[in-house]
Amino acid sequence: MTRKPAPPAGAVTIIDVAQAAGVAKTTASDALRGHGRVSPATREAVVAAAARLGFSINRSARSLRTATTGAIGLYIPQVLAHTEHYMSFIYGVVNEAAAFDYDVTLIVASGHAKHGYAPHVDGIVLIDPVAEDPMIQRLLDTGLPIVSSERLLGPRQTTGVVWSNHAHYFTLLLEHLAERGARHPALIASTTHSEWSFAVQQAYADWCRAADVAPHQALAPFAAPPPRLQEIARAMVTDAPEIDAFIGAGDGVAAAVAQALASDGVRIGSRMLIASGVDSSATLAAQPPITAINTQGGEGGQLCARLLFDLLQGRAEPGVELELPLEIYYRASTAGNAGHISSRPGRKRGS
Amino acid sequence: MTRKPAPPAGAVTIIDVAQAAGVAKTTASDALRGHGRVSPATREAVVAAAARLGFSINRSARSLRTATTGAIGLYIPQVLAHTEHYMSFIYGVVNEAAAFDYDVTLIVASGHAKHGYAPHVDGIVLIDPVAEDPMIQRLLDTGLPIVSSERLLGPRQTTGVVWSNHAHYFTLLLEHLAERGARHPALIASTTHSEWSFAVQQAYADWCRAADVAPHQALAPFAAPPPRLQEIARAMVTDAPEIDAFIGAGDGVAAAVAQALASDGVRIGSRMLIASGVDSSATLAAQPPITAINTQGGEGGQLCARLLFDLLQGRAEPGVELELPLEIYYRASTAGNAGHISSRPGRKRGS
DNA sequence: CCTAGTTGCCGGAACGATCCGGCAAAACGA
DNA sequence: TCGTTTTGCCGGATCGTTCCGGCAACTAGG
Repeated sequence: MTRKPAPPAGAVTIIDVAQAAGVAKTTASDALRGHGRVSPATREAVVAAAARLGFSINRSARSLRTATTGAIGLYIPQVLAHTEHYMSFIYGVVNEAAAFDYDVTLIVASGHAKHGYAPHVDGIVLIDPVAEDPMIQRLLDTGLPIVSSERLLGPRQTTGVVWSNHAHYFTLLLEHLAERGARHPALIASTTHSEWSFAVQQAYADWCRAADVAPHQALAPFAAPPPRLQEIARAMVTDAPEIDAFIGAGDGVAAAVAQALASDGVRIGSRMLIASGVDSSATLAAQPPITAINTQGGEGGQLCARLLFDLLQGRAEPGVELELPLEIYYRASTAGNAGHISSRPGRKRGS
Repeated sequence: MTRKPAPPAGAVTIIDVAQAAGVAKTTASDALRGHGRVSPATREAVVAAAARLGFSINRSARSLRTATTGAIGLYIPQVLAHTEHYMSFIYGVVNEAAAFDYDVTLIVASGHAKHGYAPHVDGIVLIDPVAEDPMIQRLLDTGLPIVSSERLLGPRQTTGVVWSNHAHYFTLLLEHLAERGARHPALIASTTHSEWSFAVQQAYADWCRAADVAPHQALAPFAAPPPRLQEIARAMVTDAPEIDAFIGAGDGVAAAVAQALASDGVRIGSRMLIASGVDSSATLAAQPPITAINTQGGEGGQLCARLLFDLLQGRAEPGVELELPLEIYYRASTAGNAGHISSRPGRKRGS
């Protein structure tokens, strides 16, 4: 005992536990993690001793020996961060990881710019990955198992995918608008190169062609400031006065547009229908409340984490894809001329 | 070499580097971390060899030897999570940690319910801690260095504190409202037992007493759904028709209230002034845009992380407190009858 | 030239958990 | 009863890094 880097108060090791239980350290280890052959009586004694001494395992030592880290990484492009969907997603991931006794380490693009960067994790969850993002390329280069929420566009693939059929739900939304009297629905989509963004635009284009109406589409950056979005919407209705409905794809778009048009004297919900591709408190706060797709952030995060652990622990094969079903909340912003919809009616599930 | 848990392809150790550079492992270690006595020529050779071999350190081994983890924890009560302030805060923490080559591990209340819970980190950042939160008590019990954004109320203290003078900025906001013609400003505050919440209510009470006006205050849970907030606001104006201004303390409160009153025909910005204690995209999206305090989430997170590293590395003493200055964005929602304020004027800094 | 101090580098012992292989004792089969 | 297997437990090596102590070689002072 020449030196101790830090003589920590609560430094009870597995050897202490073993001694307290009157067994060897190997037996204590086996008993605690249920690995070797240990009699029930001995196991019980070890567990009791561990509890009594307040033993908590030294993860660094375990990591070193087992060549694992006990953590998974979570990468969130900064541009996406300011929306409720992603906050919920994060909670889904962290809660699920906690159930597996894993930590979650946040990975951001900044710093770590070195070429051979590899985060100190066993696997990674990606949120809505954009193929061009250099950080994502770097993460793929690590060779770690990676699960992404939405597919990664381009030649390279992630180990696992959790995806939703956004085209389907947008089509449902468009049909709903048509049913409520909208003849010329417009779309404000996002410029991001993600599967979600493309699926939305494709669904809109397909629907317009099938319905034989001229598309009115504008693009805005995902995190565009509300005034910019409002400017775009106003320009669109000036340019094409026949527009009688808006779908805002990204978070906050529909709410911002609704506010602008309402303050211009347009009657939202009758003369002009509004729907959002992403639900959030903004769609609920709007007057009237805005019909929206619930993108199930928390469930998505949980599912991604679960899939990653399945991959790490051999319960799933690389290449697996899971579908996450969504919901549409129909609200007064798409009531139409026909009738009235209460503030938050029973949900109608898509698919 | 009996077995390797995982025979990883890129497993280049510091011994490989040392051999490549023709020195002993000790010298290689010293050279890379600049610790011992190494001649410049040798250091250079080692660094070159490390780069050539693509050496990246095994953090588990380092952690084991040095009794550190290379990570800090970040605790965010789930109820707070759905606001932009906290997302920015997270980025601030993670970016700053990356600059110190530290990881950030998210800590959530779920799971880990065991008594002797201790996260695998060197220190912890708390966001707006609530004294009653049992998780916070548990974290305090770990004995790890803890920095909190806003003071922790109650007998126990954190190792370091980053705080803002919210009372000051709310007073400025109230004075601004008065200046613009408001005689009976109402406050919708938050029920959370945080320093921020109390400071806000205290500042309002003090100002009302000094100005000799009757206070009109309501409380709502921090994450109250917008319809509930709107209901509260409508009840307040029905009850006290003299109210001519609202301050919504929490994120989204002011925007929700503004929407409700506007749709009731109240002219926001002249007949009724609106201000928010927290800036977000919702205050910008509102028509008219809403005057708000910028709570500097990103800067707060960065400052907390920096202070934590200062404490960890002995550059700061326990008990230190840092003040984070805020800003007020004056917007059209508080233009008043007198004149007109453009959508986003030059900022006016408080104190 | 001799001693004391400095510089540059190295061997080896930790850190705490895991797990391979071994070895008694107990259980089993005939 | 005597081999053979199974059970229960253990010693010791190992993961990759850090850092203490030591040891030559060199420098400086007198």
